[in-house]
Amino acid sequence: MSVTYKSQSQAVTKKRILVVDDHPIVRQGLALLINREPDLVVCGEAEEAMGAMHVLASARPDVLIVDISLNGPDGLDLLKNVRISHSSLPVLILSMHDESIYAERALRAGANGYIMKQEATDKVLVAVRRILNGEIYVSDRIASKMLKHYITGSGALPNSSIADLSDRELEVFRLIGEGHGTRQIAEELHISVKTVESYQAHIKEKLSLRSARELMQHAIQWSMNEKTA
Amino acid sequence: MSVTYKSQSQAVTKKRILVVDDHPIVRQGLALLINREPDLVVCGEAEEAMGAMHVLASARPDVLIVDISLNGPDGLDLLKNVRISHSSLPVLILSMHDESIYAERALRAGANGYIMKQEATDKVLVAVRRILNGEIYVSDRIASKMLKHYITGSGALPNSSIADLSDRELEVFRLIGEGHGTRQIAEELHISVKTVESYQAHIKEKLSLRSARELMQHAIQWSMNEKTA
DNA sequence: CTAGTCATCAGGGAATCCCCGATAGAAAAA
DNA sequence: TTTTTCTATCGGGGATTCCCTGATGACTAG
Repeated sequence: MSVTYKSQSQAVTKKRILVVDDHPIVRQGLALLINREPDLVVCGEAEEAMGAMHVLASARPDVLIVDISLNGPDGLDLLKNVRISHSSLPVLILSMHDESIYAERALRAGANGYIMKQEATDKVLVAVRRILNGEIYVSDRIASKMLKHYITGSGALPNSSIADLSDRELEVFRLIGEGHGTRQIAEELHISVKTVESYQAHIKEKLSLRSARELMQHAIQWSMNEKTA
Repeated sequence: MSVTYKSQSQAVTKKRILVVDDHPIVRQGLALLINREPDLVVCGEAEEAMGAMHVLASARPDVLIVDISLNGPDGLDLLKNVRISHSSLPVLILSMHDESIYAERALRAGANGYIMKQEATDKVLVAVRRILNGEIYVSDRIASKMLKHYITGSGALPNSSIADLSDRELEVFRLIGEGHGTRQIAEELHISVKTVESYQAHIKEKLSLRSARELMQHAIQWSMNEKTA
C-alpha cells in the first residue's frame, strides 16, 4: 500500500532483507525467490551469527530471516543479540523442525515469525510481508496448535512454563530429564508408581504436552540447558 | 565432451535432473541454480521417496539429487530402491550433516556422490557434472576425513559408536530422536511394529544402552547436536 | 467456609518394553 | 565354495508404562 514506483525499473521503497543461513543453497533459493519480488530485495547474507551481526551494521535491513540451527551460536542466540541493539527489527526464524518446541522458544525469544523449510516458498513471502506489517507470522498448523494451548490455558500470556509446576512435579520433571523411569522415580521418592504417573499427567497438562515422549523431550532439553546456563 | 549445440538457444543434449528434497526452498534454490546452466535442466521434483519413484518413471532423468533426510523412507532407502530398477543412474546425495558416517553409507549404498548443503552452490554443479561423467564426487573435507578414518580407525577401535549401526538402525535412531514413537515409525517406514522393536533392541546392544529411556535420551541429544563429527 | 491446588493413590485397557525366538538373503570369512 | 556373520523382517508373551477417569485428605486463599 505504501510502495510507490518512480520508474518501471526500481521501487522507491524496496524492503531490504538480510538472510542468515549456513546452507548456501538455501540462501541462494531465498535470494532468488525474494529478489524477483518488486517490493523486496536481499541486501546481505551471512552464514553464522557473528558474520550476521557484522553485516547487520552495514546492510541496514528492514527484515532478518534467520535459520535456527546455525553453527556456533544458533539462530536464537543471534536473535537475542540482535534484540539488544535493534529492539524492533522484524525477525523471521526459519527452521527444519516442525516441532512446536522451537516455535514457542523462538517467539518467546522475541521473534516476529516462525516458518519451516517444509513450507511452500510463497509462504516465506507472506511471512516476510506480514512481519513487515508489524504482525506475527506462524504457520497455520503451529498457530492452531498454539491457539488451542492458549484457549485451554488462561487468557493471558502463555506461561506454559516450568515455573507453574509444583515442587513435586518439578522434581519428577527433573528426574525424567535425567533419564529415570517411572518405577525408578517412584522408588527414589518413596511413593507409589501411580502417584508418579499422576504427576506426569499434571506436568503434561501444565506444559501442554501430548505424550510421554514429548514430556521426555522437553525434560531432557531442559536438563541440558540448565547445566550450561 | 559429448555436449553439442545446434543453435545458440538450446542444447541438443541437456542433461535432465530430478531433485528430491522435502524443503521447497531448497528445491527452488537448486532448480534456479541448475536451470540457468546451458547444459542442465531440472526435469522434475519430489518431496519424498514414494513420490520420487513415481516421478522417476515419467521424467526420465539423467541424474538424481536426493536429500538424505526425507520424511518416511529416507534418502538411502530411496537410493536402494532406485538401484533395483536403475542400476547405473547417477545419484548425488545431499545432506546437511557433515558427518562422514552418512557419506560412507551413501557411497556404500551405491551413491555416486555426496555433498553437503554447507557447500557453495557451484560445488553442486561440479558434483553433478562429475557424476554424469561416471566419476564419484565427494567434497574435499569429507574425503580427507574418510581417509583419516581408514588409516587411523581402520580395524579395531571398540567404538560403541553410532557408526556401528546399520542403515535401518540409524534411521530408527534418528526418528526416535525426533520424538517419533514405535508405532509411528513402523507406519512411516511401512514395516511391522515388531521390526521396529527389533531395531531398537539392536541399537541398544550396539550402543550399550540399558533401557528404551536411555535410547531415547541419546537419540534426542544426538539429533539436537546434529553437527558434531 | 467454599474453592482451588497439592500430594497421594487405584482400576483398567491400550501401548510399549524386553525377553525369547524365527526365516531369508546378503556380505564376509574360512 | 561352504560357513558364518550381519541385516532386515516378523511373532509370542509377560512385565511395564501410558493414559484416562476417578478418589481422598490436607493445606491455602478468598
